Amino acid sequence: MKDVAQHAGVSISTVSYVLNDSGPVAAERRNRVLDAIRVLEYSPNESARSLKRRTVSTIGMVVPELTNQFFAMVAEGVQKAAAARDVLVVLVVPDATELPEENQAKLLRSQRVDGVIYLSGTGSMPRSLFELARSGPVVLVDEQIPGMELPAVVSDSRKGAREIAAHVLEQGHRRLAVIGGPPALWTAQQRLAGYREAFAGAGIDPDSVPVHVGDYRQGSGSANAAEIVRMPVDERPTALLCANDLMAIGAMECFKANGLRIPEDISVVGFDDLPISTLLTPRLTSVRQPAHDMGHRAATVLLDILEEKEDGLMVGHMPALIQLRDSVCPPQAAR
Amino acid sequence: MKDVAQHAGVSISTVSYVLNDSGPVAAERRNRVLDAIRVLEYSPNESARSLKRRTVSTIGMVVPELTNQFFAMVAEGVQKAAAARDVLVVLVVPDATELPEENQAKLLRSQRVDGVIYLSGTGSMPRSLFELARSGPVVLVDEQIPGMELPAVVSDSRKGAREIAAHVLEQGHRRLAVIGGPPALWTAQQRLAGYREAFAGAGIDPDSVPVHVGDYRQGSGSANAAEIVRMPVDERPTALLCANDLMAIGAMECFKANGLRIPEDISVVGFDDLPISTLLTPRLTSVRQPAHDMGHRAATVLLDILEEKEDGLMVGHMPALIQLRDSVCPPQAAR
DNA sequence: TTGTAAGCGTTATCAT
DNA sequence: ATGATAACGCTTACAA
Repeated sequence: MKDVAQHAGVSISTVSYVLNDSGPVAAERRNRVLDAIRVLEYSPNESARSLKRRTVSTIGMVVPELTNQFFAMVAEGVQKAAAARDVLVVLVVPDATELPEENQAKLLRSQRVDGVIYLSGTGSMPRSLFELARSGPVVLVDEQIPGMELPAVVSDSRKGAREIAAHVLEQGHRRLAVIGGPPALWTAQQRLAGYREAFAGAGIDPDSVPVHVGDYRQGSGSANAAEIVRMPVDERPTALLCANDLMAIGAMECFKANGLRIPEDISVVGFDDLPISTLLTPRLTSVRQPAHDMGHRAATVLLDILEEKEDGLMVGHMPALIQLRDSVCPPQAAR
Repeated sequence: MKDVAQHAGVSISTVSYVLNDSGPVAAERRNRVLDAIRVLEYSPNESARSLKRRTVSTIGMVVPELTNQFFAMVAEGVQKAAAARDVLVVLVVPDATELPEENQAKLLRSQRVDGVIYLSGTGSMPRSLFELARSGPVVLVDEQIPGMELPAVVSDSRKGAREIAAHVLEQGHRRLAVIGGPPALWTAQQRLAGYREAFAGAGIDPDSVPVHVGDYRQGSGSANAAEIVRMPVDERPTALLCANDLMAIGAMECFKANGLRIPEDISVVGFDDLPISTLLTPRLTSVRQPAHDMGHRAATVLLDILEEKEDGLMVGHMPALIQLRDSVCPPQAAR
């Protein structure tokens, strides 16, 4: 920067002024500076800037795993929104096999990131989230923690769940089962609540529908489906509601492996509408969450909070849209 | 830090010494400092550190898109390796609709990252890469640029391609076609070369096999497959080699939509072995690249270069393993 | 409109 | 073994 000033024959602060146009500077001198910058290929040292400004123009994004396309889509949305505002996104994938994620809080405290986008996804206890939120702004995606009022961007899971369940019921199914997500997760609760509303609306006692508890992973879909396969045909549900696509995929695999036809023998629906769900045979009926937009929105909210444009106490709602495909059909007469 | 020094009754430099154990300090005073740190929940300001040290303990990772699971897996590997060495990973997803990615070079020059992991993936001209490499260390993943000797971590695509083609030929196929990747990409060239070696080895003139040019995306798989579908049955290939899974998936969709059975009417193989490939019907025969390990390795190489443990002029090779599944069978007699 | 100078929180050199 | 103190590269009063 000193070099630039020298090269342009101005003082160092003038350079700073043109860089941030934070001060008045004569057009002619401004150009001289701009030239010098170009010639010297000068680029400000961001560490020094950060030190002075006390902010790093960087946010953290914690996701349970990137190979889950839902998270990948959210991540892309976050990165897009951040990039548009010249903010960097650092990827944090908490190592399950590791100690407290109090690490992330330290990350925040050490000023390496100004704030955090948090996708709890598969698990993670509010405990550590509390630590995190104490150290700086946090916005949640597709999650809400009852006790603490954290800004969040969520989709209307409950409504989506209600609608997809209603769709299944409309096909005439009466013997159902659900594979739910981790009971501690808000989304899992919402989806279950949505299903139950639909059951009640169709005159079915919600408590009469068995709920298998899953963990949102494919393996738990298969495992729970295996139990269903073992049931006598005339007790076996004719339709299975899975709280996410991954579990639905696991369940479908298990059913196929055991000779059950989908949807003839058992209809299956998921939730999330992962891109891969349309590649399955049959294509999975699911509920689409606008993952990319949710990420985009969350980043925007976080950045607004950081710029104090927002007070940070709201939750953004986005639609969750049912996608009709061919993994559902009316129940067939027993064979 | 001043507070910590005060609280511990020592000088500020003593605190620094214990923080980095960069100087001698009496056991008893060290403990006093450690205590103070705990009590005050002190965490060093990394911007100040970076300013002084002239490095930021952060690397950039540019990937074309995260929704491609191959990239997602690499990314996870990178992040793991970096985290193990207390290094942050910033995610860069070049916006295709945007100007030059000279931006990334600026990122490096502005000292917001110490180095970059680069996955060219779908495209990107060496031109800009050159800019990048001029500004700091860059390591490539699953790519090599002939002109410039950049460190890289690649898998043995050529061998993998040769083997999967050989497998197809062993089934008795003689009328083949391939859908290749972007001709400018090294991986695309390698895979094609591998196929051709196998053809030659089986007594087939490599030049007699039609090569459709794709772009590694699903859409180009379908589009090229559509051409194949239009051919008269007795000229139509009985097996199709796709240079990656995404295109294979596109092709399969197209074939199915047009009533061709896989593999009876046409065998299909891919490359990458994405997790989803095992969910397709039929399950796709493919070549697995150790994506996670490649990412891990690449990050390790980059960090070693940054610590000057490596001279940065080598390429790491990893195996590419063929995964036999059911999208291939011997050619059927014409119907 | 422009320049001078005082920090920002660390690290590291040099006396002590 | 410990403590002043001068950078590191930038921003921003404040003075000119």
